[in-house]
Amino acid sequence: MENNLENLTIGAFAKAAEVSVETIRFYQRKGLLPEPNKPYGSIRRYSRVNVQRVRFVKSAQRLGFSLNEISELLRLEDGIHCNEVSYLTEIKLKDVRKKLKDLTRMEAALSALLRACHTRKGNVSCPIIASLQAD
Amino acid sequence: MENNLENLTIGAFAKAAEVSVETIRFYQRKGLLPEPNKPYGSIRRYSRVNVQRVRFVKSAQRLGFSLNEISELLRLEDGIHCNEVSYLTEIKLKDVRKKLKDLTRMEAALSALLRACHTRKGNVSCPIIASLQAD
DNA sequence: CTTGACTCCGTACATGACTACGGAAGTAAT
DNA sequence: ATTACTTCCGTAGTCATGTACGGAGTCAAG
Repeated sequence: MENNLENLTIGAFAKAAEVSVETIRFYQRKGLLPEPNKPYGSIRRYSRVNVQRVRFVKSAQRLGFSLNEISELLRLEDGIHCNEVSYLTEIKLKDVRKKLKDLTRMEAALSALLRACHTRKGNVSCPIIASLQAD
Repeated sequence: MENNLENLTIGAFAKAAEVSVETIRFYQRKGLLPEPNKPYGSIRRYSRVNVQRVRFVKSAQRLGFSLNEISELLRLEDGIHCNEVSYLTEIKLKDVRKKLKDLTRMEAALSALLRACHTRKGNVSCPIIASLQAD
């Protein structure tokens, strides 16, 4: 067990996380990723465990979270005291549930459209705007 | 039935859609919104029906869609021929279903965190990164 | 028919999230 | 040791998505 956790160069790490080296460095500046110590006169080494952290960031972005919101979510992962956690979690949970509701409706609208498209051949349109209406 | 559909000034329209006038004009330039004709020597009037269109854009953005993707979704609403619709719809549907899956897992992680927080008082952390892993 | 608010339009500025660049220093294969 | 990649780090540029500004034209209340 000599070097098994902090063994990746930034290039290998970035490749494993499927982002560019520049993105890694950008996330470090933003505080989304820890920056490993630099051994004097050498280069930094990165731990595989943070690969998932980067992938999480990208996934959460696709769900409409900004980098600032994502860093709040990561604070939950990183574990802070319960009192702090509780309020933030409830906020995030509300947000997530609203997104879920909207997406569910969008899913229904799209699959209805697809069904319509398969049965009656011809012109169809999709009440997709309506799918996201009302609360 | 004199003026009941095309009766809003851009200011009133923007207010009804809860965005700024500039945003309306920006969306017109992007082709997300039609620009009503301008009566010679007068000002444009906007139809209430497009208020929902703007709200849809804002909702879809919160779900992680870019304006380009949203304009594709709006093409579905606007009704194009079935052959065109079908392929795009399947792509969007896949995308939406992936988002749904991820959000559902995030919801589970967050609500587990909240439960942990309420029962054991103390330090807790949340495997929220893990919630979005694997396909 | 003036006054204050609003519209029009073009252009410039701002913010978030990267992406590219360049020169010095580190590393790995031959 | 030389050569060819990488890393490091700071700074600058890019793209998407708005926001702000300014001057001329339009509207509507008094």
